[in-house]
Amino acid sequence: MDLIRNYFEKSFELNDQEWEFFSSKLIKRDFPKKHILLKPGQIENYLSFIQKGIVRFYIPKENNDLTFSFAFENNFVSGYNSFLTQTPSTYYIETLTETNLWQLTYDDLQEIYQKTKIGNAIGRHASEQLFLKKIQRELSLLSETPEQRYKNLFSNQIELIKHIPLKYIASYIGVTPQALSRIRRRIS
Amino acid sequence: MDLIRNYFEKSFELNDQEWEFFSSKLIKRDFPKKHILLKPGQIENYLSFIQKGIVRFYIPKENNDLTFSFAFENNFVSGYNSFLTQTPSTYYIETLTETNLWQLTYDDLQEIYQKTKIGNAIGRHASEQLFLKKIQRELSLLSETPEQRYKNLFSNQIELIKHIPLKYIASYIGVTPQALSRIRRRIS
DNA sequence: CGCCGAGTTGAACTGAATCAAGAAACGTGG
DNA sequence: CCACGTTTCTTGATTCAGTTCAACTCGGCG
Repeated sequence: MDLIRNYFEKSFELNDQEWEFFSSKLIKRDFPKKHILLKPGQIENYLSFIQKGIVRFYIPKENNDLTFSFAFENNFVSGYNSFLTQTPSTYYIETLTETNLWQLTYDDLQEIYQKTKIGNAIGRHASEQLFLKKIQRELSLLSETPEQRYKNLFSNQIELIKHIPLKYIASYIGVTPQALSRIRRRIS
Repeated sequence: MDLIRNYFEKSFELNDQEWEFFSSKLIKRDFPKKHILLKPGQIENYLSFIQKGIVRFYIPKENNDLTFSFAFENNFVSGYNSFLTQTPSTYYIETLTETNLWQLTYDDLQEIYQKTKIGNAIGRHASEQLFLKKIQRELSLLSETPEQRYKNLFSNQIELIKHIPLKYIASYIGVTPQALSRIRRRIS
């Protein structure tokens, strides 16, 4: 659980009292491989910190579904738009490996917002970070080649990427599995 | 200025008092065509509502610069990440036509957050909307062809698109100007 | 009037999509 | 723990959309 505190303390001053209150709301839950955390139509009730594991975000499609994002260890995962607006999700979130989460419910988060000073700062920070990530992603999709995107993903997440089936990575990068197989061959 | 109130009232209940306070902070400013609103390195000081006009967001590149976004009438425009974090922007914002803006400074917005109930709701709402737009954009770049993206842009903004030089649209869609010229020919 | 940037068009090239088949890895039930 | 069937990955051949380089047209502006 110190992981989470460390994570926050990169961005905030967090005193023991605030941390006590915050962490008292966190519930640890473990999920097996291929477990669906969120389905289209469901309303996301959790903001979760990934202690261990990998999850993917996807939208089902006829042939191959569209994997548009991953989340790794030491990061937050949530159907964030559904969570924020408390409206039905439009996509799936699924574990790819055994996954250990620390979960915070929507109601508990609202309470944290109201009862602590740091709450709102944390919430705003989370939104900002997500937004920044999406801008990065937009620029990557517009200006980089699939090969460059693969290399970047690879150099950022060397170990973790090994556990992700190639076809999901291909989709995330924006090419077919065949194309990624060839990219892989020519850069190795 | 009623435009702005209407815009908000699609999402919120806004009483006269709140509106008075909010609108007292808005300053109208007019800009000519090709005016640079924000440069890399500058810190964005404004959140602006576009009464009339079109602006583009871009990053300069060797040959052709990378136009990654537009904003149209009746919408907000801002170097939003720079604005939120009060750190230097990484991109340009430029007017493409004569543009009339209602501007709100960072400090005034902070005051609105503190002094009105509705302030935080508006701020959160803005973040959420931006985030949702970026997810849409991500899915569009991953799953649609340039031709489909062009058609969508075209059907959403028929009139406005006429005023945007083809080469900027091409960049936004993710192809060269030559390719967009051919796409245009084959669908008309 | 002449220049310059923007758009169009052509030709050759390239990287990815598609279709198809085979190899490897994985999971499940006996 | 092996055997089988399914899924995932690889490889090949073909097709296609977009890139690149280049030349030409058009319209606006000094």
